[in-house]
Order: sequence, then structure tokens, then C-alpha cells
Amino acid sequence: MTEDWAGRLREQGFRITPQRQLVLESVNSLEHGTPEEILTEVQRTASGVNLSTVYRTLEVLEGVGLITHTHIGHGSPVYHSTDQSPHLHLVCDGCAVVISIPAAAGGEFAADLEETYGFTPAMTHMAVTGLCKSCASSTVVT
Amino acid sequence: MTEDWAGRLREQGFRITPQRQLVLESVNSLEHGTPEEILTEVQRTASGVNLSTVYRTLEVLEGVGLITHTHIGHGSPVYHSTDQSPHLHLVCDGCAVVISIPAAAGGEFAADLEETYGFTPAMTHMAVTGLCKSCASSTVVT
DNA sequence: GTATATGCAAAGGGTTTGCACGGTT
DNA sequence: AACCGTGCAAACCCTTTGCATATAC
Repeated sequence: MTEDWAGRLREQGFRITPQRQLVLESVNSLEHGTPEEILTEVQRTASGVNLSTVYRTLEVLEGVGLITHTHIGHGSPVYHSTDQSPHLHLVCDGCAVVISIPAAAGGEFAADLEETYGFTPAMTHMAVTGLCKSCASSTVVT
Repeated sequence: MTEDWAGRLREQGFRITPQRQLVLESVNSLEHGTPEEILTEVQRTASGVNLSTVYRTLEVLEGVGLITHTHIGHGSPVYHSTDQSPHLHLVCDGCAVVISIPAAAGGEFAADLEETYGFTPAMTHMAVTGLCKSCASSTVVT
């Protein structure tokens, strides 16, 4: 975990609270946790913490750059520490498995979009959906 | 609009109703409409149509292959006719503009994912977020 | 006539917000 | 002591569902 997470918060005028520490630790340990999952993890240590606190805390932690989130399909976004090396998410529409791959894998595509359309993609922010190997071979087309 | 939309529905055992026609027409004319927007458009002709009907109808129309949807960030998905040539969506985080580009633009990237990870992406299903040219140059980083 | 589609209203998931209390600084 | 952060509950948005009625076939 970012060693100076507390300093990071203080610098920007935020206070250090047990909730913030616990949420940050949970984001780290879960790796791809939704707010609900993060709450559950936090509550293993501090059962009184509220879901709204988790949402507010995630916003703060993201604001100071300690975490980011990715939209992985229809449900809640998932959060991860910015300690992790930047990665893209491949989400299988069949079995919902999430494959993380180095952000560099999208480098050429990103450069292309930049050049051709003047658009600077943040490809880590939205997952790429599709079918994983096993689901592609056993696909049932409705 | 797909000339034989009615046949397409009938073939699969669905009935032809004014609502289905109106929803399909609205999806066509709006090009990137959310369910709510589609309802509003439909209601210009038939004010009594209900939002739940729109949802159910979109599901049916997508099921028979007349329309598809794309997730464009946090809000509701947007629907488009399958008559349109397949395209990717670039969505600006700054001004929310949606740029449609030929699906072919992602071909190399897709081939790469396939080869390296055995993953077959459906890149038209999730938008690519990022910053458009003008927002990239005037970025206010909070 | 029969089964499907619709309208309505209620319920459901996920997220945000107002407010008073409690904790950090 | 002042102010920020939290818990709680209510509100909110989007979507789905149960049910009785209406409609396409």
C-alpha cells in the first residue's frame, strides 16, 4: 500500500480516520472490489461502518489519487489501488471472468485514436467486453 | 430502417404492435437514444406508451437483432439500429460528446487480444472513454 | 378465442443527500 | 473549540416485475 497514504490525504486538507484507512486497505486487498464488497471487507474489522461512508471515502481516495475505478459492465464499478501497474480489463460476457492485462497492450490503439481522431483514450476506465477462450468455443447463440 | 422488421419479429413468434414499430422508429431517428429519450420520442406520437413497455420492447428488438446497445459511461445505455454500420464510441469525460468511428479502427487491437489472450472483444458494446481534442487542451485537473 | 403485449404501480438495486452527532485537528 | 467526517434514514435514478386489461393473431 502507498506508504504515505496519510500524508497524501493531509496534504489536500483531508483528515485521517479509521474508516479511510480501512477502506483503502480493503481496496488494496480485494483488488477489484465493488463498493458493497469493500463495505463487507471493512466490516470484518469495524462492523459499524456505513455504506454511504464507503461511497464518500472512495470518492475522496480517488480524488487524491490513491485509487481508481473501472466500469466493468452493468453493475457497480470496481476499485483498485493506484499502486497496481495500470491495466486494462477484459470482461467475459459469458462467464464474467475479468482478465487484467498490461495497459501497454492498448498502446497502439490509443496512439491511433489520438492521431486519427484527436481523442485521448483512458482505456483503463472502461472494460473491454467480449468472450473468453472457453466461452467463445462453447457459445450458445440465442 | 430494416425494411422487413415486421417479418423479423414474426419469424421469431413475436407480434407486430404499434409500440414496437414506434420504438424501432425512434431508435432509428435518435441514433443514440437512452430508454428515457426513446420514450419521449415515442410519446410525441403516442402519449400513452409506458416506460416499461419501452424497456420490454428494446429487449425484444435486440433479441431479434434489429437493434443493439452500447454502454456509454455511468448512465443508461444507448440504443442504435443494426442498420448502421458497426461503430465504436469514443466518449469524452469532459464534455460528454460521443464520437462514432468505424469498428474497423479497433481491428488490430482486437486481433491482438485474440491472439495474445484468447479473448474475442465486442468493442462496440462498451464505449472508450477519454478526452476529446478540445477538452484535452483545456483540461482542468482537480 | 387464446395467448401475448401493454399499462400501471410497486418493488428492487445502486448511489446520493440532509441532518445531527461524534471525532480529528 | 471549530470544523470535518460519519451514521442513519430518506430520497433518487434506473430498471424490473406482478397483475389485470387490452389487443394481435
